Amino acid sequence: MIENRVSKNLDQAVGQRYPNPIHPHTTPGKPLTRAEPKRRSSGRVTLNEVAQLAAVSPITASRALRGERSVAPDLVARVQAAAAQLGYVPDPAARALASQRSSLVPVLVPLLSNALFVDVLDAVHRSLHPHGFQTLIGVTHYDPQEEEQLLRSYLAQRPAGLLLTGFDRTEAARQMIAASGVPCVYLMELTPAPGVYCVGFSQHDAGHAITEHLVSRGRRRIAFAAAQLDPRTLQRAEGYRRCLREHGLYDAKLERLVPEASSMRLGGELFTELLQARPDCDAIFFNNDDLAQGGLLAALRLGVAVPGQVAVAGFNDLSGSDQMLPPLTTVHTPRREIGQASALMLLALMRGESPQPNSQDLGFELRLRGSS
Amino acid sequence: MIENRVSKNLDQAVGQRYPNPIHPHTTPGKPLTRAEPKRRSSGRVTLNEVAQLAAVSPITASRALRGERSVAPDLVARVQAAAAQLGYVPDPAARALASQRSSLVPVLVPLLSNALFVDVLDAVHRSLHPHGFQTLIGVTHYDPQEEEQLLRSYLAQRPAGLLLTGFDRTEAARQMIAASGVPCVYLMELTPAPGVYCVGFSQHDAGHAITEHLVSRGRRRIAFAAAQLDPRTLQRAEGYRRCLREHGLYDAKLERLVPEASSMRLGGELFTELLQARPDCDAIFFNNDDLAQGGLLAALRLGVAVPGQVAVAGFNDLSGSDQMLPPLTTVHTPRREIGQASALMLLALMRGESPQPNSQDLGFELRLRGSS
DNA sequence: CTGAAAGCGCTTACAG
DNA sequence: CTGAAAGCGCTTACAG
Repeated sequence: MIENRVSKNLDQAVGQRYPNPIHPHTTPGKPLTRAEPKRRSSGRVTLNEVAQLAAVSPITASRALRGERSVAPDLVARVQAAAAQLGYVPDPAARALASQRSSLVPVLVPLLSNALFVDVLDAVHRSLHPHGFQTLIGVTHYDPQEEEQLLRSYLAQRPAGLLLTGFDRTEAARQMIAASGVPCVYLMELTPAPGVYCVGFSQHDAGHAITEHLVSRGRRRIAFAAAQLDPRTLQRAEGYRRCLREHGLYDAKLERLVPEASSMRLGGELFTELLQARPDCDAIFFNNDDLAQGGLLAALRLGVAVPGQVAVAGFNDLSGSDQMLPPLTTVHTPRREIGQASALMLLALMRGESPQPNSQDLGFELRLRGSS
Repeated sequence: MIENRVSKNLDQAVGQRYPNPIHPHTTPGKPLTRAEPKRRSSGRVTLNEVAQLAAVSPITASRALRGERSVAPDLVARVQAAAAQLGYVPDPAARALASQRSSLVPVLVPLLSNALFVDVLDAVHRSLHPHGFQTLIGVTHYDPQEEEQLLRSYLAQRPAGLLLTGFDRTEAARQMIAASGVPCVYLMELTPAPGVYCVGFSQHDAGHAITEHLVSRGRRRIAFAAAQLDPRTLQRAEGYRRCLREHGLYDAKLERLVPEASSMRLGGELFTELLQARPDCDAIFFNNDDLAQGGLLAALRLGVAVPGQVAVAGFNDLSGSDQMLPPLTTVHTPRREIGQASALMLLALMRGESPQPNSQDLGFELRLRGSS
């Protein structure tokens, strides 16, 4: 029934065709400079054709399709029906060129081999795609220079918005972002800086909290093992240090900070080395779950009792941590929530709103399991 | 020194300015219809400005910058110097609109929670980005309908190329791809169909090979445990079946095919249930390493000897499998290689070449470790 | 090897 | 609430 009605409307519309000739240079009465007009038609349905079928001007069709207010409801319906009938799909390139804004949203993350960022990306993508935005993934490999390069090429695309990880970047990158005027939300960390939009949690407090937990369980010689050494890792290290200093337990010789990439293998090596160098060590806080999982497996291999001899804690609550033997105590970080909340915040910014608060602390949760 | 030379050239160039006025409607002698010309300048450096500085026409500047042959070497140098001096960055939207081709390359994968696809994406991205192409990631969640939707929206962007996972899609999707004329390479699987470009390996043969290995180790009641049940999983199941039938060992009751998502937890459950239902089972081939890892941890928890009582094999050789207790025997799949090779093949197609062979079999490798 | 003209398919900025 | 004109910044198709 509804379809019938629409068809009728369209028929009427066609009957009272919009008078403006779409191709003025092909109008019979107007002589052409050359024999034939140059055509480069891509065969795609254009806004003009939709407007013609709906018997309105192209601008009205454009406004109707974009849901801009101040278009008469019946015209909107006519345009939408015409678009549907012709299978019209707007050309993003033409739209970007005319409006100086594309529908691209670059998301820059350090790497994809950490499930943490994959979860963030997935959540961002799910939140943005229904609103017509395309997520562009950029991988910086924790290198500010590489991020600057990526930013340069992505900014050239006139992105609708920008999602960046953390606050550690080159001065040039900072200036490019500011100069572009593109709305931007920062992920994973928080900052007291006013007017900066960010979604994350306090890495420092999380590092402090899990260490405090180990202390509360009676552990006294608590080691810290970390890889990669990115800014957030170092913030967690600071939380660990502050906690142990508060208890008079800090011992710099129990720290293992290695710059290489995080992995289960590396976690096993760090565990082995640590217990060899410091047999009195009674707990290890691994900065990421993959390290901790490797540590637990090494303990199994070496016959070291966990948590009997040494307690083990991880960070992020990655897949499989609850399946370990014993299950891994860790800090659950809200990465899907960060992805979604940052996307919503960016959506608001892209609509020209000023979302409040500008800094969203999504917290973290201790997952206390058998390993501590 | 070189910079000096370039500067001189530029100075000369500026001295003999390209005669064509860039903004004819602002030429003093020409009266304007309205008081002021309508300007919507984005503040960005345009090709016109580069051409003006280099004292050539915009088309020549365009050709020089794109490295098109048939531009005099000295002009190319002048244009490049001018572009560098002005910090010119081409506008992708304008380029896409004029040329009917963007620099976007959508890559559609089933999901991001499997490290397999993350590795493929990462390799694709690394291979494409240096050539100026932007990788657009699309997640289909193993749903052909969802893939069709994504394809529709990505095709509207006039992508330069397309990378798709497998051959299982809707008829509408197939037609859209064909009608678009966009070069396309298929990932992960192979097909005998002529003229189809694909990079992968035989899922069937890999399933067969790992099963054969278990048989060769004297196993007789070999179970198969799989989740997700996507086409490639089912091809591996067929390889498993054919192998056991060849040996007269096939027993349908030893198969566990569950549609839910793959995970370590599920692997543990399948392991537990299988050994309970079939205490005589002496080997399990898990269709993915996360399942197998969960199985190994369940064995540890239950006190089931691996490989003493039951051998365990996985698939894909994911991170951590070599760290398990015992280390997991599995099939190493060349996902980074698939990502890179498919990108290279697509690059060739986008240049208009016809890469041979059109079907690239990258094989697989058994990684025989302690669990079998 | 180089250039003048037109056009890609939209939206902005003005008007009414 | 609706429309005519111009323009976004490139490249294609023709010429020479």
